[in-house]
This record gives sequence, C-alpha cells and structure tokens, in this order.
Amino acid sequence: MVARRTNSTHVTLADVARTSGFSASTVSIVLNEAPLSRYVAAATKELIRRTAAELGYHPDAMARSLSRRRSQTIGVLVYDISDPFCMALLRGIERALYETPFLPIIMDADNRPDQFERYLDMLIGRRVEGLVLVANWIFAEIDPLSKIDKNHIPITVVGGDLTGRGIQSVVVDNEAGGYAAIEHLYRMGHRKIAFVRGPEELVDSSRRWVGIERFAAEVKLRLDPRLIVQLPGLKDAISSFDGGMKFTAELVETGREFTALLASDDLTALGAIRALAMAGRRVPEDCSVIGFDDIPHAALNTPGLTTIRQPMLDMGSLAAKLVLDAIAGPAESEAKLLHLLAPELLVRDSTRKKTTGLRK
Amino acid sequence: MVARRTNSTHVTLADVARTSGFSASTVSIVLNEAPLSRYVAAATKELIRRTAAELGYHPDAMARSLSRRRSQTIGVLVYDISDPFCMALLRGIERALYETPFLPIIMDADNRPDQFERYLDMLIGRRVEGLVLVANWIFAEIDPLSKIDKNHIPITVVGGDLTGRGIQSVVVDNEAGGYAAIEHLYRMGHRKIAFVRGPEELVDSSRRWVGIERFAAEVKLRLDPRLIVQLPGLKDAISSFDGGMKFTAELVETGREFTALLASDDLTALGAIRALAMAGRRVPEDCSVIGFDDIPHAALNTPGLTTIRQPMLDMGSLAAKLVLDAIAGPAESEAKLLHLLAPELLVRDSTRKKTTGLRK
DNA sequence: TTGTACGCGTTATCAA
DNA sequence: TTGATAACGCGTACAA
Repeated sequence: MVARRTNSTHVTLADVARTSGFSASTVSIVLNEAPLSRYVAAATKELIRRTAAELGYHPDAMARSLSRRRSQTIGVLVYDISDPFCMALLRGIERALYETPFLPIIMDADNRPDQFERYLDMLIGRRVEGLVLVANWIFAEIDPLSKIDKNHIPITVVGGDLTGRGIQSVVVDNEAGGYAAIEHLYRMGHRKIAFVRGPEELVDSSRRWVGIERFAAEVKLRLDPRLIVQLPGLKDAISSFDGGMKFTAELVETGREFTALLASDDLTALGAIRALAMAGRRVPEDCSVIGFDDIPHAALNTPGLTTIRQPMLDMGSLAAKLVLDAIAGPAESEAKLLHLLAPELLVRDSTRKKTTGLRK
Repeated sequence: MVARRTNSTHVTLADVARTSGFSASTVSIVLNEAPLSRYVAAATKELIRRTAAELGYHPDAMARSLSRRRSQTIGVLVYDISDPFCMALLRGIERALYETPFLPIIMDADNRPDQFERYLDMLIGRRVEGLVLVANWIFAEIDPLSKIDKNHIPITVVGGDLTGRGIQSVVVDNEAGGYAAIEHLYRMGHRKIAFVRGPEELVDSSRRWVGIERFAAEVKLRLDPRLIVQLPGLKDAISSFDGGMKFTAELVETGREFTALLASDDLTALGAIRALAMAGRRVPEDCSVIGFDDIPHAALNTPGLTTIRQPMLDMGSLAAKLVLDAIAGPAESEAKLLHLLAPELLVRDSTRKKTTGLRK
C-alpha cells in the first residue's frame, strides 16, 4: 500500500509529496496550516494529512529552523541538576514554555565550569533564541557574558544575582526572607538564637544576613557573636548538610545556651538537626530550627522543617517569561535587571514557642 | 577592525571565509580538522582559527546535522523530573554521554501523558539518534513503541521494566532488593514485621514482594497478613509519602504489635516514620524502618534511613551506553532486553537490633 | 593547497 | 488552487 521510501532514513516532506501526488510546496502549506492553505481544496488537505500520518512523517526540525531562521528553542543551562533546589525551577520553566511554541533544551553542567562552557557553546551552536541559567552556589568564576553578548542572546539567571554583570536575574528577596525568619523565632519567644551563616562568597547569604541584622536592630535584640558560626565556601549541595552538622556540633560543645537555631538554608538546617539529635537535643522541644528555601526534603522530614519558602515554580516561570519577552520585543530599553520575588514563611513542626521552664 | 557582518544574525562560515580571505571549504576543512586539513598551510590554519575565534563563530548545529545527516543527539525523556529518584539517573546519563560526541536533550513530561507524547514527537522531529526514557511510576498507558518503531530509533527505558513490550530496560534487581531488606530486619532479630507494600500496578513493587516472600519461606517466617497494608495506585511522587503516613497510622491504631517496618520505598518509609513519631514511637528505638531506593533525602533524614540502594548513577550510564551501542552497531540480533543491576543494602540509623526487653 | 558545485529537508516567493 | 525555484548554512566530492 504504502509507497516505499527511498532509503533507511526518516520520512521526508518529499516522501509525503510523492506518495500523495502533490508537490512539496502544497504539502508544506497544508501541514503547517499556512495562510495559503485557505485556498487548498478540502479533499487535498485531507489526503495530504492522511498520507503524512500514515507514513509517520515528522517534519525535520533542523531543516525547518534553517529555513525559517528560527530555532524556536530556548536553552536551560543548569549548573547542578542534583541540587534539590532546582527541580521546581525547571518545572516552572517548562510550564511557562509549554504554552508557547518554544521548546526547552535542558543541560546539566554537573558542577563543572568546563562542561558549563562546552554546553554553552553547544547551545549557541543550536541557535537557541534565549537562555535561562539556573545558578546555584557560586558559579561566579564563569563569565558567560562575553560569548552570549556577542551573539545577542537574551539571557536570564534564576536563583542567583548576576545583575552586577548586567545580567537580568530572578531571585527571591533574601533580605525579606532573613528578616521573616528571625522575626518568626523572636515572636515565638526565642532570644538566645544561634546562627549558622552561609559561606561568605554567597551573595544570597549576605542578603539574608542583612535582613536578620535589620530585624535585630529594630527590636534591639543583641546577636551574640559566640552563637554565630559561618560555613566555609562549599563545593556542592550536600556539603552544606555536612557543614551544618559539623558547626552545630561545635556550637553545642561550647556549652553556650540557645533555644533556637537559624540556618542559612534547609540543607544546613537538616544537618543542624542531626547534630542536635546526636547531642541529645530534641527538635523542637529543646531547640527550634528554621531553614531557608523549602527544598522537597523540608516537608518530608520529621519534624517537618519550618522554613522560608522560595517560590521556585514562580521564579522559574518568570525567568522563562522574561527571556520570551526579550525575544519578542527587542525593547532593549534597559529593562529592569533585578526581579525580586517575595519569600513566604512556612511554619511546620521544627519551631515552637520557647518553653518558659528550663529543660536540662 | 573586524569586518562588519551582513546582518544581525549569527556569525556564519561565510563570514569567517570572507574575513579571513579564504574560501568556505578551506575554512570548514580547517575548523573541523578534516583529513584534508593535513595539506593546509600552518599559517592558513592559524589565521582561520583566529578569525573564527575573534568573530565568535559557532557552527550552526542544524545546518551541520542536515548536511552530515546525523544529529549527534540523544533524547532523554523524563516522565517526572521532580521525582527525587531521577536526578542521579540524569547524572549517570550525562556522564556516559560526556565522553562521546553525543549531546543529551532532556525533556520533562511533567507527569502528563499528552506532554509526553508531544515531546516524543519533538524529539523525533529533532532527529535524535537514540532515546532514553526515564520512567518512574506507572506510565504504562503510554505506548511510545509505535511511533518510535516506525522511525527505528534505538530506545532504552531506565527505572521501569518495559521488556514486556519488547523495549530494552535497565532496572534494579527488585527481587534481590526485597530479599535483602527483609533479611536485614530478620538478622537484626525482628520477627514481627509490618509491611507497607507499593501499589499493585507497580511491577517493581511486586518483584520486591516476591523477594520478601522467598526469604520468608526460606527461614520459615510467617508474614502476618494483619501487619501488611498496601498503597493504592498513586499519581505522583509525593503521594507515596502521604500513603506511607496514612497507612502506618492505621496500622498503629489497630494496636497490633510490630518491632520493624519494611516500606515499599524511601518516600513511603519517611511517611511511616512521621506516623510513628506522631504515635509516640521512636525510630529506631521502638521500631526499625527500612526503605528502598536511597533517594537523596534518605541520607539527610534524622535518623539516617536504612535502605536498599538502587545504583542510579550506574543505571543511567548503562542506559545511555546501551543506546549508544545500538546506534553504533546495528546488531539487531535480539540484544539482551532486560538489564538487572544489583541493589545494595545501606545500613544507617533507622534500623537496629531488636531490644530483648519489652518497651511499652 | 584551495575553490566550485551540489545536496541535506523546509519554507517563502512568485508563477501558472 | 497548485507547482517550480531559490534560499538557509554547512560538509564534501571533485576539479583546479
């Protein structure tokens, strides 16, 4: 029945044309529902469509892009896909793109700058029309700007602030988050609060700290320096768990009293909880713990981790929409660079009111 | 300095040719280090390379593929990227591909069959030379076979057994895993063991159960039906946490005694732990809990979750290598369909020896 | 050593 | 209503 294809490759437009008996142009017009298809006989359309379906014709995206001079593709370059932080971001990006004719191409740099660069090149080679960078941790040493800039590809970073380099960035309002975190602890009656700060290199960390200090100043709460520890620079996601555990353990060993602990992020908080448990301190009975991010684990932990939620789905969607906008409107008019999204306090079970009595 | 480009699009081979003063073919030959480049003057090569770099030339991957008739691309279709299970798989795939000239294109079906199909079409349209399906949960209703088959694209499923449909699959040896899990509990002295079984539709679940029953038969351990609950079919990853919590709570309420609990997977185990905690039962003091998978959170939980580890990195790599092999060698000689990888018992802190004394 | 011409699968333009 | 033809950017015989 079906006309034999010339060789072992894919079904091509020419195959459909030959089989249906019409010219390639007509077939193309019909299959793409181009304006001109209004003038094509219904019977013709029908036959062409059926033939295409029967043959299992899938238009060659590359040939199409070449001809249209548009790839309809946006690249998503993730610095570390194993970071629990980024899955929701990816979802958000996907969702925003699903409505559009754009297709995301996700690549994972696996924490390696060289791979990051290589993939960046490949994405440019694939003529992505826009780029979303999912940045976590420090990928500051990378300078994507130069290459991208030369190719005028709209680019947005999500999860990290690169406005300093003139790159549009979508981040949670870290300062507000830090403020909300300590405020929550304070309202619960806690005054002796321990802090596990994030590494210095992390801008996000510093912003959070600014919020914390602002609140402390407002209510005249003194932050005891002896209750503050700082994580060293870190290489990958998991090490912040280890860091939280290690430094909390040291803190406990000093014997210094505290009824609550504010961690720089959820992973750190989870590490802190482990350390507290090992020291025989129950959460939240003996010590409240609050994190930051609301990674998937936070809800799964027992007790559920109170945290400052980053609206990652929204952040992802927004980032995608921003590059879409940039693609659509060449309104280079110095569009807003920094996009700050509001965090949200999520009270679960790892924090509670300070008990009036003294335990232990 | 730099020659003006014709328009606002990308730098093209012709641009490099024009600027460097050589013909397009020479440039192509040099830049690709084609065999003929052996005969090109060193100075010429040097000049061409420099010009390309200065101009920021990135060969158009699509034009190249069109000409070479190879996309050098393999598609990775994930059914649910938010499943903690799959990140390591993706890593494994990436790693295996990194060595090769093949580029992965990752897409996330977001749990939706329609999106799955749509993305499948797009991947075919992009002429991926191979396909890795990352299957989690039931995506049984989907029939990718027909479309793929028509296009002779090598395909491998990882994380789900689709050998029934003749698709090469990479899965952990679930039966061995189930066997190892109950054996561990048994060796720790536990006899009154509760089970939270996975949904019936899940083949993986059934295989695990087979292993459990086999061990029980070998040591003549009677499995008390009143200590066995089964999760209903589930829609997404998180609901297995809820299921574990709900059914464990019901189990506890019956008042039936048990000193250990074997969950169908880690998420379920985490839910069980939550339920036990709410009932005032400590893990592992009052009840040991073992899971299956070793999702990232298993190690982060306090207590660390004892579990049966799936070697996901290896599974991902193997899956990728299998499609690579299929692409390279058209050895259609009924290659082995089922690839079983050995699981590994990972003893952490959620299981311990049964205490001889009776605690409440 | 280098240049010319053609093909890859589609789309757009212009004729018929 | 439909069909022919010229790009699109690149790789590669083949010729020079």
